[in-house]
Amino acid sequence: MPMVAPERRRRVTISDVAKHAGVSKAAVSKVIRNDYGVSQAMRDRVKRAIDELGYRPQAAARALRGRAFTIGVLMQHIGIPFYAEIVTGLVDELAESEYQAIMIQGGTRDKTEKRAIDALIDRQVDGILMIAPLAARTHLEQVAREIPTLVLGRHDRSPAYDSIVDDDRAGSELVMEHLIGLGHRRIGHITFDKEHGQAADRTPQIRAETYERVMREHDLAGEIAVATTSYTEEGGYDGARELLGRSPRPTAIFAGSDEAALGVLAALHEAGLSVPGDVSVAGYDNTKLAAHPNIALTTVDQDGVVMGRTAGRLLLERIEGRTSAAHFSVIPSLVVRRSTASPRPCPADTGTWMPARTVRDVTAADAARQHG
Amino acid sequence: MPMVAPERRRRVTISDVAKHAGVSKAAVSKVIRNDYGVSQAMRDRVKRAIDELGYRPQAAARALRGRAFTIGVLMQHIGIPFYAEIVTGLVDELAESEYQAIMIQGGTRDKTEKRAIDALIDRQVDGILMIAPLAARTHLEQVAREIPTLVLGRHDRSPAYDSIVDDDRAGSELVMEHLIGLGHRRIGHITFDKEHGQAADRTPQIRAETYERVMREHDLAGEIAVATTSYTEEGGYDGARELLGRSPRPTAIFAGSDEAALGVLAALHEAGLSVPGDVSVAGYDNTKLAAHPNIALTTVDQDGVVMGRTAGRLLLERIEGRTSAAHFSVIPSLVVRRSTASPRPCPADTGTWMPARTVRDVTAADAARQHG
DNA sequence: GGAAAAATGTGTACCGGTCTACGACATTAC
DNA sequence: GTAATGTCGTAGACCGGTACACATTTTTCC
Repeated sequence: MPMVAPERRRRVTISDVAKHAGVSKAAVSKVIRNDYGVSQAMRDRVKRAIDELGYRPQAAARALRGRAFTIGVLMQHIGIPFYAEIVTGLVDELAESEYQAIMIQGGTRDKTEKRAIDALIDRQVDGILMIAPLAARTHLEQVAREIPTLVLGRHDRSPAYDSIVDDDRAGSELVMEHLIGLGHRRIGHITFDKEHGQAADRTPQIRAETYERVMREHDLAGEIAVATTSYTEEGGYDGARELLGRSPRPTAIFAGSDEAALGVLAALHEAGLSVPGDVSVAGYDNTKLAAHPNIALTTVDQDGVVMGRTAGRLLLERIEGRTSAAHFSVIPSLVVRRSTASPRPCPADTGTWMPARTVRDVTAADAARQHG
Repeated sequence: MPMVAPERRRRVTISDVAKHAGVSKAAVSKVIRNDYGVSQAMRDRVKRAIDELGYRPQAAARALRGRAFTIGVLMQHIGIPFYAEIVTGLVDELAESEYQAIMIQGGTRDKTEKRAIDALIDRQVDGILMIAPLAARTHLEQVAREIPTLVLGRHDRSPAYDSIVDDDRAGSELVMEHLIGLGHRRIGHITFDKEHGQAADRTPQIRAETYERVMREHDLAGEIAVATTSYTEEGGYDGARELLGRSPRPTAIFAGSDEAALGVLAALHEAGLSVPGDVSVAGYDNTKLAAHPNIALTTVDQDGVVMGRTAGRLLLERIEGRTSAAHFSVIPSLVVRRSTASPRPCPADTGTWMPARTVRDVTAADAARQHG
């Protein structure tokens, strides 16, 4: 038998405001929604009443009739820094409007994601931003039929929903041209397939395809070495061990994601190999960790904030009634840090071999400055 | 003038189910809510109709009359790994129930946080979990009068709301005893005050007080050195530079948070000091970065998952009617990694001085193994 | 000056659920 | 046999907004 809860003050409703201002509910509603057909006098009067009573409309009630003024954001997990950037952009874009962004975790299984999507629909959100969802395209289209939907980070565009995607082809080219430009020839790549991860998407394939294409374009078909694990730290670790097992070992590794690159660094570290002295490492995504001086990972930056802003704008447009699908492809940029450098001609060249030096190995210039 | 949206299929409602099953709305509602007064036959019949039509109740409509089956989670920013852990625990706990967790970003300013809290209230959430909110205690109490509230990560408990907090006293003691046990005497600390950060909370004070107390208990009052900056990477960087400016410089730094510790590492790195060779570093929070081999930070682990689970349980209890306040204090544990070690007797001892070596400096044992 | 048009305010049905009150019927008590 | 009790199902008010239909007033235009 539940105890009696402490007196919860009843909320101020639209009727309270109407009574207090001496007008009808309908009039108050019009003022709130900036509808046509209210005199300035009425507007002032109602606004004053709203202020005096501290009235805020109840989203649930509004949702029942029309808009909930809510944008739902679906993501696998809230701890992913890149997703946080997207949300920052979205929130920024929505700040001007009356809309609010709410986030929901879909987890890494189809079932949990479906529950999360349903939860958003049941809560009558006005639009859904799905960040790298797992669901099959047909399911996404079905959702989009019910609610304005924007899918971010998937390459399978559809006329049923808007999409924003990183140009992974361009980004991967940037990495590869950078590495090859530095003089690398034996470049390994770490990718993943559906068995090992969650993607219902072609992102890893595109990155891997581009890797292979660029290798071939530079007559390096013979040096192609791909480890298929996953885009996680663990996957990177395993993949690196696989690639390092080859002889001769690669002088550079292009990991398909920063997370994987972290695993690569860990594996190299464990193997007593220096970065970039022995092996150069590049990632993809420019996560926050990649920027830390102790990591200093060369990587591809997708401007998550811009993506989030764009997503917000497109969703609001859809809510306003746009029916044609919009598809954005965002051009990424390369961020060069200390994890990549020219391969050293011969391991013995650098004088005394230092065991277990890491990412932050000094460059020649650094050393000169410090010793000088 | 908005274009006509494509035919959006009307949602299945409770009336549809009732009609399809040939019973009243009320009966369907009873079945859904497992209410008293339905025969088994009725239950089966309605359930079949629900399945056949694929009906799901609309949260907005339910919210208007009673429960929204939604728990709102307020956090400054979704990218913070520790918060992600908490959410994981919460979601886990709610998985069994009908409740759904939704996250909302409060940002780092009072005004934006207030807007976020209001947004949750307006959406009729049944309970709010506030993670390290900025708002004044009186404001939190006011919110708690309207909605079951749990505040996580703040030490100012109140009879109006439940709270869960890390035992920062115990955690700080763990760090200090560890450092002192290793032989450190000149231990610096980085803290922050309200001017520099966002906390309306005493966490930094408690950590700083404990630092000072333990120092005094070991007759190290003369060695106390505190830099007051902020719990951010930048704050850690600035604080470290301040502490390193002293002469003699500290042999260990206890940063009040992992984020700050990262800044400390960056500063040491820049100064060409090795970790832990020249300076040991400890953080607090055991973030994911801290565990990475290239960082390997000794830190204090608060079990975020357990905190989240507990939060979920307590909120559900509150929703069920509990009126007495519950306050949990979670005992943290120390995670020792490679960023702390005994101070070396004399800097000249280690042979050739290597500039710019980092966190991952080899320990004596490591070196022996690699050279041997 | 009078009709048409525009502006303004109100009444009220409705959204999709919940929940109380109540009626019909079956069962038990005396 | 009748009253009391219990079980099951339904009708309908209600939550707090929105928006359509309509009445009333004001303005515009010839």
